Amino acid sequence: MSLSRRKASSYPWDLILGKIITCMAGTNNRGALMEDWMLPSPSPRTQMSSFWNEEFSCGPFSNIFSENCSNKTQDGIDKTKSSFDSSGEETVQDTKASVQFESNLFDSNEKSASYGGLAERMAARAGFGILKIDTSRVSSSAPIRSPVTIPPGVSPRELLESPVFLPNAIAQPSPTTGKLPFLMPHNCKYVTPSVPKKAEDRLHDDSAFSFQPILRSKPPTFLTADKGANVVHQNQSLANDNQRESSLQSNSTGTKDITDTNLVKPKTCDSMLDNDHPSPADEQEESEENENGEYSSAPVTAPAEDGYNWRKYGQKQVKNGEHPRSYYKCTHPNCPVKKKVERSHEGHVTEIVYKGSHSHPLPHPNRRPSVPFSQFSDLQADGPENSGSKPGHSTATLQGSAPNGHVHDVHNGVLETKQSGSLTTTETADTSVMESREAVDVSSGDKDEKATHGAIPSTFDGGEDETESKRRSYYKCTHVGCGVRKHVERASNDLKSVITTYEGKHNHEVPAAKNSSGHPSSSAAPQASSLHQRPQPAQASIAQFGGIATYGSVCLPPQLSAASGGFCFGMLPPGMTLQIPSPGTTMPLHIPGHPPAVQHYPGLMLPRGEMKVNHEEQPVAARPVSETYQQRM
DNA sequence: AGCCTTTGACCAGCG
DNA sequence: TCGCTGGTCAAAGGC
Repeated sequence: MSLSRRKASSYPWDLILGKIITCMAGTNNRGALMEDWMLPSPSPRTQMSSFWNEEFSCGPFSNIFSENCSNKTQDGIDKTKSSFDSSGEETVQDTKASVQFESNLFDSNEKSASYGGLAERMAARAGFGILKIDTSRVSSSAPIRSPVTIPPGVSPRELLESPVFLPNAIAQPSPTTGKLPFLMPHNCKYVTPSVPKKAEDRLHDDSAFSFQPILRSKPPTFLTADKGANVVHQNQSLANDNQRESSLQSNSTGTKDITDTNLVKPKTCDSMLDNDHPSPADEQEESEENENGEYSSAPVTAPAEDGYNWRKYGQKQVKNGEHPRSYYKCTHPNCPVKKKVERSHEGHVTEIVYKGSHSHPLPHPNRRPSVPFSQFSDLQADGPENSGSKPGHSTATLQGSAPNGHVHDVHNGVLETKQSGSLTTTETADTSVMESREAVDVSSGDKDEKATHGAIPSTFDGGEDETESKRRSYYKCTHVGCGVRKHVERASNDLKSVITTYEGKHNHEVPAAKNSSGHPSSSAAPQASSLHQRPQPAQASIAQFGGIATYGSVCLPPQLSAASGGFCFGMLPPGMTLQIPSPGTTMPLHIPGHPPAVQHYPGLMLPRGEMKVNHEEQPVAARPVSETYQQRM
């Protein structure tokens, strides 16, 4: 695959921070702080630079912080592409203190092609080059602990603006969403929503969490419809998605039939958002897997998986509807958002439709709706735009287990997608929720029929494929041995419309869950049996921290963070596995091409207890990592 | 006590 | 106008 993966075994986290910081320093005069921060460890730059050039001197972050930095976007992109071209299969795994990469078996050509296209597009959109990381020089023996690298094509900004964070993008401005400036007065929060203590303990015991690489998924086909959208936030979130796409690996355009469409489980990717998701997340949504590996109807989780608090206010068996439909309202005061969820008798979510946009930031994971909104209101300093307050209309539909081939209908601003054995999501207008949960990406592509099978993986990793009118992203659940794939397709010209399709069934339980706090839903599926294996703590995906499949969040060290106003950033790129030797481990980051002075920093703070892996419970609690970033202005 | 789900009834839109 | 349907309300009860 990518060069970056060649030596993942032990390279320092040299990536992003350097660049980010550089920009920050340039704009904010925080260079000194950074230096304090810097570790004596070998410069990551050296290690990385071989492949990656210095072209990223001003990356996405610079854009974020200021316009001062010029971008060398195109160059970066080109190089990124080239790197991909040369990529091959690789599997790198470092058991401790290192990022793990699993080999992607994607066709390099396809990847490069699609990837490059995306990268370029993204770069154009974002105005920055794609970050490249060269890990080849990093030796496994390097004394660096907990190194993290960013795969080629992934820029810090992408990381921050990961679709996973879409909800935030809408609701709460934060570095991760790209909505907010990176400066945050208060430290970002890492707390994942409702993570059970067990999980936490386990995590601690393991002292590590990881991002697992994702295999390339087969290219399913979707139909997308666009709908006018109303909210600016939506656009942002979409943009984020687009950026994220660059990091994704593209896949071939071939069609594929999928036979294992048994379950449609939206997992939360909020488990994933990215639903998902994620959800999400994504909203990745709403169904959860119980220990058996079966998804419980998890009604409990469904509403909450997107990170927002929902209240069910009705249920109805719609005519001609295979499944009962439940109606949920966002419990946040004055929030107009509603969603409809259809679940199969087995508790699988077959369709989710979101309507409206949240007028508030993503609630704190640990808080109940009753918590004064004021706490969050400040986050929306800029008003509606930042907060996504405008209650525009948006709808997202997540469908699964449709009997036959896909049928996509767009009407009344609602796009519906149906695919047999698949779960799809459709969004129009503001759909922060869905996106967040599902870590939705834009997808494009042909409308050839490609069967999909549904399940909503907690973590996905993927690639992209883009066509003129549509962009499609492919994700694969990062859980070891799990074959669930997710495809996200979005019309290029209308990013507000998103269709997410899940293929396959998770063979594992949902990474994180929030069940504990929630009320058990009546429709909850039976507890799982032993069929599914629990993820190993060490292998726990970041997705498990909040339903984010492929990204992980990182934060600057407290010192720097505080100095920068609580700047917290970072999402691990897709396909990466991060292992944390111990909570609170500092990981140097390096961004190739960054000025030596700011080349690497002690890096990421992975606070103990902040990032948790929950293998025990349902993902209800699972929320996008972004959720953990609360900004306090 | 608060919040949520459940569930039957009610309301509104549409043909 | 009526009936159908989807969506919402609100009381009751559970956690």
